[in-house]
Amino acid sequence: MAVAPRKPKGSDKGSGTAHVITADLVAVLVAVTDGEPKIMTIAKADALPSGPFEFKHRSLQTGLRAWVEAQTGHPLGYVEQLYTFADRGRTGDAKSPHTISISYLGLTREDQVGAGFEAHWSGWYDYFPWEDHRAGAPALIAKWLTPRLRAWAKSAPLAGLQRERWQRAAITFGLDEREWNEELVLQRYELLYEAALIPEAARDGGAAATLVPGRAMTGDHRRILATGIARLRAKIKYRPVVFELMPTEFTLLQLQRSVEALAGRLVHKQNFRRLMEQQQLVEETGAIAADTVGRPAKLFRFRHAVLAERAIAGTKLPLSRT
Amino acid sequence: MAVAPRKPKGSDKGSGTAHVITADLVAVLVAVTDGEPKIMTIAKADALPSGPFEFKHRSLQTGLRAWVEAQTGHPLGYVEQLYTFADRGRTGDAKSPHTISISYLGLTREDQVGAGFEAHWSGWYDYFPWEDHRAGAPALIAKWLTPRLRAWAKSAPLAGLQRERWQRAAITFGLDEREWNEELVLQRYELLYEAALIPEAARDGGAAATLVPGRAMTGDHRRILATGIARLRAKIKYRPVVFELMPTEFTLLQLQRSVEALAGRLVHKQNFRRLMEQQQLVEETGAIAADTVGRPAKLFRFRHAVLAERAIAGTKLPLSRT
DNA sequence: TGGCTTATACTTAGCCTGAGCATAATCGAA
DNA sequence: TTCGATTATGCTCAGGCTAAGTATAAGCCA
Repeated sequence: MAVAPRKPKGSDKGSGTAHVITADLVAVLVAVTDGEPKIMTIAKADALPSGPFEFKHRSLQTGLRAWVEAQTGHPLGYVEQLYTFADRGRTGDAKSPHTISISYLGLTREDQVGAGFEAHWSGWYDYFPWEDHRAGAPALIAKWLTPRLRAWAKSAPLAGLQRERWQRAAITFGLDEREWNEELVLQRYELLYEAALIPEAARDGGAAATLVPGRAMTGDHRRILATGIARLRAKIKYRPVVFELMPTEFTLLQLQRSVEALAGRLVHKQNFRRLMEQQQLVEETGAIAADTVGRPAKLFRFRHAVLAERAIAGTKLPLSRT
Repeated sequence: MAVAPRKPKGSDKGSGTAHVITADLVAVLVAVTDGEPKIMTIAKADALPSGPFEFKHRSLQTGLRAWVEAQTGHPLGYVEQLYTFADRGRTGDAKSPHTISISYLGLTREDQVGAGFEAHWSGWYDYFPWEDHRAGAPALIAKWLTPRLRAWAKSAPLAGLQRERWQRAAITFGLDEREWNEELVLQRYELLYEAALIPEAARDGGAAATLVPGRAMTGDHRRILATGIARLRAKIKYRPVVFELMPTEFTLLQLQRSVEALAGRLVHKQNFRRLMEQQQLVEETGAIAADTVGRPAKLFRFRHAVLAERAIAGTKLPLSRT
């Protein structure tokens, strides 16, 4: 069965029809204000900005920018592609069976949403209350999630599967003395979906979901949001992207608070400053922050030069230099 | 201008038509044999396995698996999504202006390609000869690329732009005393495209490209391959994915050679072993490799348990444990 | 002035990493 | 049989980075 290079020439079992589909562009647009991570939402905070990829759009990003600006009045700055989703049965209403969602992560500063737009900045922990560990592990994990996850694990038919399920839960949620890993946002969401502990699972025809703290969204938007948060939490560790979320001038504490807001956990203050300085990511502006509580802090700005100077790449292999 | 949550209800400037498109699924299927990285190709090594996403496919991955098996007879093992491309003018022939390509990276072991399939395993450095630095920087970089990149930089209209271009070239290709960064595969490819040094640029209507060492591919397949190589080079550093490419039992040197093949650079032998052992990624099988040249080596196997034990995530921030 | 808050400097121990030295096995040719 | 080539494997050492903690400075306000 020799097959033509790219397109099946009407041959093959694939029907000769064009197999056309529609593509939705979805944006996870993030900002941090006063140490709280926010995402841009529409439809009464039930959905992410999104719209179909249309003929007039020159590229996917162009289309995305157009939709976000049309729906929120907010221009899009830094943008990167997240993931392309297409599973049927994960979109809530039985829409066109072949719509794929191409999602993007965008970073900006929070601006007031212009009048006439149905858009809001919503705190991202409203949708993922179990993800905020800045004040320690949230109580709802021990009180609410753990027993239900244990029940879910126990409900598996085989002992092996039971153990497997519990291990997965323990790893993703940091149970049984394990460490919390803030990057596993998507895995946690997917686990809750599988365990039918969130409304999306019930909606998609699974068992009835117990009502869980944390707001749901239209379609698979909360899954996309989880993907975005996970990506951002991973990325702040090896790329200077936080600065996209900061005003031009900021104190080191403000910067730290932003990182903590995204990571969902606290950072060692002194070491954080040392890191910023020795990596030369920031430089003093010479000015001093006013209206502060304690000792006034120096103001810093991002050293854009680093982007040109370095082509940073983490190495975890003993690569030889010779 | 209030906008409806997800779909513009026929309102808005977007036309009321359905904006249907077609989606191609493209696979970068990698194997390593005898220390050489290979990719599965079809069409006389000119294209990657690919085919349209069809109604009958339950998900994108399902569709991809179906196409790869149909075209190459090779089953797909480990798979992860790479990127979704849609730029017009980058696909060679002016195909349907709205085809998007959803690309995946797959890892397997090289099997003989079944008879009757137009599929081959091709060395990936045939397509990217400048990427193999295992025997030092390839001569073609100094002799061939550097002068042309310098010329390209010089050809910019403004002095500032000239400097910018050269800096980009120097960073991506490790010129001017800079270190070679093996992860910048895509950036290098895109730079060569922009500088019109590869056939794809000429084909897409740019200036006539000087013939460059390195084989081109159909459409934007070489770009997709570059994306795959880059992803894999990054990933082997923080996830134990190399093992997907290894036979069940292997010596540490074989493992090292595979890593080097992918990374395109050499690794410090003793440190590599130390890393493998202290991370407990492998365990001895008890057997000893036969038919070797020097002192016989112990055989190892991958410790699958690590996948369950750890939820590894690199940390480059001073996250507090308290 | 003392207490509160935040900023900033410095120290220390442990771990990881790059790099190199030394020794062990095995084979084949001199 | 010995030497040389080749690969395997063990070990050391210095430098750098990291987590964590101590100490001090500089404001505000009661």
